[in-house]
Amino acid sequence: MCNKKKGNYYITTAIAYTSGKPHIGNTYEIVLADSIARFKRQQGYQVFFQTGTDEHGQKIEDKAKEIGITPKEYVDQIAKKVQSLWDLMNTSYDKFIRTTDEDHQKQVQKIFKKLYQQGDIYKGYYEGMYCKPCESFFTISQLVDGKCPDCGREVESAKEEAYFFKMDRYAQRLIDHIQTNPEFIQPESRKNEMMNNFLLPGLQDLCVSRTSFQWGIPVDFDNKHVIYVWIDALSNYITGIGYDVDGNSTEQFKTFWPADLHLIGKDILRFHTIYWPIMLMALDLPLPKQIFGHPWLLQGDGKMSKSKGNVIYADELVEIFGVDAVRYFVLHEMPFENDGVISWELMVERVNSDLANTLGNLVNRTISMLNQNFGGVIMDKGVKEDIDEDFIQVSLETPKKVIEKMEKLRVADAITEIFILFKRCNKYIDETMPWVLAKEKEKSDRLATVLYHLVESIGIGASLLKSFMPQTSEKILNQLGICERDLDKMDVYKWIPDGTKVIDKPEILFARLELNKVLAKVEEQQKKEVEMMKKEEEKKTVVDIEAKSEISYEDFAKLQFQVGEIIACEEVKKSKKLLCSQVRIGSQVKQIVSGIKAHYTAEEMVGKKVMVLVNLKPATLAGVVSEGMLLCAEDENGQLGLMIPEKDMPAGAEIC
RNA sequence: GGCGAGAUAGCUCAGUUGGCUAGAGCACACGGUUCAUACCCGUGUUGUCGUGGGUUCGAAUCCCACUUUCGCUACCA
Repeated sequence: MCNKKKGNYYITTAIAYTSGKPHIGNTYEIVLADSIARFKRQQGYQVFFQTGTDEHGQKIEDKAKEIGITPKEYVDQIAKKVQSLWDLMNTSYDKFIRTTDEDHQKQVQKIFKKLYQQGDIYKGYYEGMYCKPCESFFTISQLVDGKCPDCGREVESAKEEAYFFKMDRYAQRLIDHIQTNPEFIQPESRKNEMMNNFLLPGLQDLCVSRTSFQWGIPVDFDNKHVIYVWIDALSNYITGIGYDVDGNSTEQFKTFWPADLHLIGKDILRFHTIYWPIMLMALDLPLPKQIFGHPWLLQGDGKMSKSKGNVIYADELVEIFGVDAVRYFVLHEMPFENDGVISWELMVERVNSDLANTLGNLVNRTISMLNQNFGGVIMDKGVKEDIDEDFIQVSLETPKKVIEKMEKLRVADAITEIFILFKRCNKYIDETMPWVLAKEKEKSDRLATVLYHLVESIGIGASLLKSFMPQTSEKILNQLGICERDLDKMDVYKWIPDGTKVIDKPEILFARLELNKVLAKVEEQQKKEVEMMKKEEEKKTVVDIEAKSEISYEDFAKLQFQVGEIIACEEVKKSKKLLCSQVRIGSQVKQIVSGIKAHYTAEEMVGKKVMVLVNLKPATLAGVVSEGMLLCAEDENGQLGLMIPEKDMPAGAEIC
C-alpha cells in the first residue's frame, strides 16, 4: 500500500509508575509522543511507538499491602487504568509494555547477569541511615533535620548488601558523546545540569539491587536481591522490541534500535542521559539518538493535590471538552522549555476562540454557503482574481512550515501554523464577500471558485491537523466530502475533483462553552470525587457484620486461645484454598489446616506467630487432619489478615 | 551552600548573532459585515522589557551587583 517508506522511527515515552492514576500532567507526555508518532507516519516513516508501565518497587509493595491485595493484583488494576486513559486520549501506541511481562523480566535478569560477569556490576555495601520502626534506608540528603523523613524519629547508620554499577568505566565516553552530539539532550539547557552536577564532578557508582523489599525482578544468581528500578525500568526500551542478551534479538530490534527519540519528563533526565547510555555502552549497543526532557503542565492556582480535590485528570477534561479539545490544549499550550499552565478558565478560552470560533465556525459557514448556492457541490470554475494569490500562497506554504516545526519537535508551533491558515481562510471570506457575489447571477462562477478555494485550503489544514486532532481532522474531511491529502502532495492547489459534494447539514465541531456552566460541572465532578474518596476511606476503616446473640463468661471461658509459632507450612495438594501449617504451641506441635492460600503463600507463613484456637475438636479437611484454628480478621472484600500479637510473645503464651 | 534557567501588555507567551518606532494570541473598546456557532474582518488602548549601575553611536538583547520565582544537587520508580 505504502511503498514510499522513508525509514524507521522508534519513539518511546517513559513508562508510567503504577502507584496511582496519572493526572493531566502525566497524560501530556503520551499525547505529545502520539502526535509526533502520527506525524512521522504521515510523513511515510515506519514508526514504532512504545509506552507502558513501571510496576515494581517498595511503594507498590506497600500500597498493595495497605489495601490487602497482592502487588501483582494492584499493578494489574493500575496498569489497566493507565492503558484505558491512553486509549481515551486516542493515542496510537504500538506496544504497551509492562515491567511484569515475563519476557521483559527474563531479559532483565540476563542483562544483570551479563553485566555482573563482565565486571560492570559488583557486590558491595549500600551505606545509609536506617530507621528501625519504618524499616527503611535513607541517604543523608534525604533526612529531615537529621531524622527519618517519614516518622521523624532518630535514625542510625547502617549497611545493606547491594550490587553496584561501576560508572567511571564509561563516564569519559559519555562526556565525549554528549559534547560531540549537541542534539543528544534536549532542550539544551538541561545538558548543563547533567554535566555540571554529575558528569564533570565524577560519577558515583549506582546501586542496582535491593534486599529491603521483594516486589521486583529477582537477581537469579543471588536470591536475596531484587533488581532495583533502573536496570529494570530503563531496559524496557530494548526488551520491548525484542532485544536478547545472547544475540538472538528479533528482526524488530534490529530494525528499530537505536531509538530515535526517548520522550520523558524533565525530572528523570538524569537516568536517561547518564545511566541509560552507560548501560547501553556496557551492553555494547548504540545509544538513542535523542532524549527530550519535556516541561510540566502545571495547574494555575497552586500545585495539584489529591486532598484538595483540585487535581485535574484527563478523563474529567475529556468528559467536558472532548478528546481533541484536550489534545489541542495540552499540545498547543505547552511551551518548548518552560512549564505550561492549565486551568479550567484557560481551557474554556482556548476552546471558544480557537476551536469553536476560528475553526468550527469556518467549516460551518463554508458548508452552508456551498449548500445555499450550489446544492453542496464543489466546482472549480477557474475565475481567479489577484486577491486569491496571497491566500493560495499561504495555503501552500503552511505544510512546509508545519514540517519544519515538527523537525525541531516544536509541536505547539506546528499547530499554531495550521491555525494561522484557518484564520487566513476566514479573512479570505471577508475579502471575497461571497454573500455579495451570490446576489449577482453573472458572478456565480466567481463564487464557485471562491468556495472551491476555501474547501481546498481547509482540506490542507484538516489534513495537517490529522496527527494532532485525529477525530476532528476526519470529521472535517467527511463533512466536506473530501479525502485526506498526503503530506508530499501538498504542493498542488488543485486536489479536489469537481462535483464533490459536501454534507447537507453541517455538524457543529466544537460548541461554544460558558465558563460558569463549565465551572459548575467541574465543581460537581470534584464533589463526587471527594465523596467517593470519603466513602472509600470509610469502607477502609469500618466493617459492619451481623450481630450474634450474647454469651455468658462460662461460654467464653470454654475457648482456649494461645500464641502459635508456624514452624513449617505447605500447600494442601488436593485443595485450592488450604494451607497446612505445623504450629508450635508451648512444647507441642499441632497440625492446622486453614483456608488462606489466597492471602498467604506457604513460605511467608513460616516464622509467623499467630493467634490459635487450640481446643477445637480435630477435623479432617481435604483428607488432612486439622487440630485447631488460626484466627484471622476479614474485611468487606473477603481479604484475610492473621491475628498477630502486638508485642513479640513466646509460642504457647495464653491469650485471655 | 553549589550549578543552572526565568522575570517583557490585564492573562498566556514570542523576541535568533545588540539596530525595535518592543511583538503575537486572548481579553477590552470602537468601526465594518451578516454566509456562519452573538460568528468573522479591520482599527485601537495598555508596557520606565524585575531594580540599579556599566560597555556601546545604539541594549529587552552583552557585562557587574541586587531583588525575586523556579529547576537540578545522586539512588525517590
